[in-house]
Amino acid sequence: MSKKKILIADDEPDILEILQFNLLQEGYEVVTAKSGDEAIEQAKKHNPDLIILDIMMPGKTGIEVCNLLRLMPAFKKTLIVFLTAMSDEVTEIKGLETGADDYLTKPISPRVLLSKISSLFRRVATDTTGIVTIGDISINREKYIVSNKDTEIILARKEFELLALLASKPGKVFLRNEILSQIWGTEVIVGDRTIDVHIRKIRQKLNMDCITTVKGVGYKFEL
Amino acid sequence: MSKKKILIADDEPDILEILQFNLLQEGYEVVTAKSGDEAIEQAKKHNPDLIILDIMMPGKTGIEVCNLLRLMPAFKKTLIVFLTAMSDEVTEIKGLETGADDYLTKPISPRVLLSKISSLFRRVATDTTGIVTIGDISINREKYIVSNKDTEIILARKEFELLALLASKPGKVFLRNEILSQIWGTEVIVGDRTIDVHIRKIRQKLNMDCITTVKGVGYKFEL
DNA sequence: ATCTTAATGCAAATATGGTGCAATTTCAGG
DNA sequence: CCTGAAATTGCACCATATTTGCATTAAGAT
Repeated sequence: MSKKKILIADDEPDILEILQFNLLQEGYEVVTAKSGDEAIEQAKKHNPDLIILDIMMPGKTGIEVCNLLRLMPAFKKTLIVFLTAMSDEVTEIKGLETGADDYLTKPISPRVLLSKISSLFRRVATDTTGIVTIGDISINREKYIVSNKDTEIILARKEFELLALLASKPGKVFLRNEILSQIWGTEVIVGDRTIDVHIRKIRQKLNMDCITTVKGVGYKFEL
Repeated sequence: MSKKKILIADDEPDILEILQFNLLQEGYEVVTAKSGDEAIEQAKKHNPDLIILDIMMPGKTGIEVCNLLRLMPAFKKTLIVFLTAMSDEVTEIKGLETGADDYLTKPISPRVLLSKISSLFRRVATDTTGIVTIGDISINREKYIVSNKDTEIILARKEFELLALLASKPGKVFLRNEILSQIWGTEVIVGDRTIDVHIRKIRQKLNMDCITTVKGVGYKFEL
């Protein structure tokens, strides 16, 4: 399994740095944000596996950020952990009701942090659903359903497979050859135009430009 | 199938309230108890499908309650989940040995709670009963009977097995291969048309369109 | 500016599942 | 061991969804 990506949002640079240091050392990939708005932005951009949100932040509070994120299908199952200076019961409860998975109180012990995180990952590790979510789009391999913000989109087989392939590695550019061999296999011979046409249909149906053309190279799925 | 009834026993009103709130929201029926003795009383009275027991309670501990309940035939198969503040290995093991089906550690993430609960229900739904219900349709594996809103429908064996397979994972698309190997086995060779014909007969007899064709992929059972 | 590569609209080719009918198998009851 | 109805399987044909290709136009790169 690949590296887990963690987004940390806190307005105090010190905290950010300590957390980042510890997480990096443990082999996680880390993205940071210094405000609630930046956190949302970064979350959308990087699609992290876990989000650590400080509650007290300028602009949006961690709780608000959590609420907003939970409204998006892409973050329905993302792990969210709150960070709070208060060991206040009220805050804790409020946090859990908004759909956070755990909370941490400052000052943070790196060992507690790491152990909580790894236990959270262990907990979700059992979810072996064939569901991929990127931004507002979710692709369910098992149910053969693609949805964009709760709207179900019906894709034909090749279209679905093509989208699923591209979305399996967001950002990666798939060469036309790769696409052909992955979806059509090496046996069948189809022209290059065929790919274009399928891409077009997907774009049409999704009604978003999340598939970017890299001229002379191939296609990639983004944002 | 009717609403699942859940009994929660904890002496902390806050916890009780959070749990109740989340479970109600998810559509469960909830009964509460503030002590071990009350839990037993309520269990007898309401015969819940699942019991959540805090370990540390005045009077009888959750473990004691569990032991007592398990002695009664009525609660031999009832799901019991422990709730504990300690993430203590020993307690955890002790709990499972007394016949609990799972345990939860505080602080509780509503999502983890709900996912554990639904997975427990799923487990007993398939293992114990042999009866599957989806919407108005119920499938009884033991009796080989399918009914739609009290109307019994007679299906031939292959038809029954096919329907039961599809209904075992509503929404999941079963590939033709999967269907063939599950129902016909790998030995026998039957043409693809055979599946179609059976699907047709099921649709005919059920007189509902709950089996969707996913062209080029397979079939799925829905709604 | 020119040459290459991709998007688009249209249309043909193809694959796939539905349907009616019939052959074949299974199996209970005589 | 028969017999006949029910169940299972297969076939051929048809309708349609899907896939593919081809001009033509638009967009990018050198």
